[in-house]
Amino acid sequence: MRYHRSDVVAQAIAVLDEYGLESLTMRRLASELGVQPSALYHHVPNKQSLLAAVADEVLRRGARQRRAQRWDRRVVEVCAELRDAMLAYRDGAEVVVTAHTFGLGAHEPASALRSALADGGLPEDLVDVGTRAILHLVFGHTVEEQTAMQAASAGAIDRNPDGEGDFERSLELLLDGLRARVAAR
Amino acid sequence: MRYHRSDVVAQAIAVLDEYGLESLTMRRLASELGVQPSALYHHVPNKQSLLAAVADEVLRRGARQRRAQRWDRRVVEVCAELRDAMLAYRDGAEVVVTAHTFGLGAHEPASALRSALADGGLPEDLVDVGTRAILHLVFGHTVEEQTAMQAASAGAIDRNPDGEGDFERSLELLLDGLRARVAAR
DNA sequence: ACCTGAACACCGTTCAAGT
DNA sequence: ACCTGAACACCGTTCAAGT
Repeated sequence: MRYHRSDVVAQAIAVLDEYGLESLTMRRLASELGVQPSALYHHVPNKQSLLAAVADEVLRRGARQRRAQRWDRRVVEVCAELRDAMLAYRDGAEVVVTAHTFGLGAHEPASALRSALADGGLPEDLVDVGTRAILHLVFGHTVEEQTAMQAASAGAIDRNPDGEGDFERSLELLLDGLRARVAAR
Repeated sequence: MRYHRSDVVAQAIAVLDEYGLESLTMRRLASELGVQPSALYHHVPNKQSLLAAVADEVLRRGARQRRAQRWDRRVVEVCAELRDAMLAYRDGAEVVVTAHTFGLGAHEPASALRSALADGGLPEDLVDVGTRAILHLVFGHTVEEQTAMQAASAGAIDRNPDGEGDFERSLELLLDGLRARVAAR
């Protein structure tokens, strides 16, 4: 029974998806692997960096080929991929957003969006502002959507009927603002 | 030494602001009040609802008179008030955003934005989409800004030089999209 | 009504010792 | 190199008992 870091991360995702983030404890993960809690610290320095690795792996597993040519279609494509990747696992959005907030992992979507906006010919400062605004929209929307979904399936009230439609429409609002500034360049 | 719920909430904000969210534990709060942890449960049903009350009180303390007449200026005014309210206490953004995400408290900004967008003459479904999008932008931006500030003052690297400017510019991007849809109504 | 004291069922992390 | 066993310093919450 010898494990590698990747085994620990994979088992962490399995625990996350089955029991949720609040149950993803170092002790729980250790017992799921048939090992003492202290053994985990040979593969991972602490819980925070384990969660960052989980966030990166969730995004890696959700990666798709990107086909769009036009910069604004490319933005929509990257955002849809990001949303789907986070929704694929229970509490996936929360984990990815938290890792991103603390600057640990989850960097790929930001650089993909940056290069899309740069290809669109936006000035550098607007690339920065736009990238962050788009990420805030996708992260905020997806966390809210996933929380509502999970609350609904736990028997609570459902206030969020159309996740995908709302997502696309709010993204279009922001893209309108960005397109107007490309035209005026 | 008899306390009311409002004393507990006020002391919770004091602990939050001085030591941060990770130190705001029921046990810490109790000892700060000179009381046993179990005593808190006479004033508050659990920690989650205490944090919701903290979020509401943070927003109440940051409330300002709103003067703007034009709907889009009103949106900017409400968003600036919301951002300032959250920035006024350590980890304030995190607390307010978490309460909002779980639908516990922090409802006032959403309804203020809703009525501003409705006054602008936007169709009902766009009022919904727009309100959520604006909130995601403000919340996402402010959490990131506050995290960066606190990381910087703790000695880490600073990547977020212009919080307020970025905030206003990304909000303007979204408002462009909304204004275009008012014009086309 | 409000609080104490004690308990229950947990956490993340460290570290000497084993193989 | 990888893991065990035991410990340290904590958590949120419940509940009988006191005033």
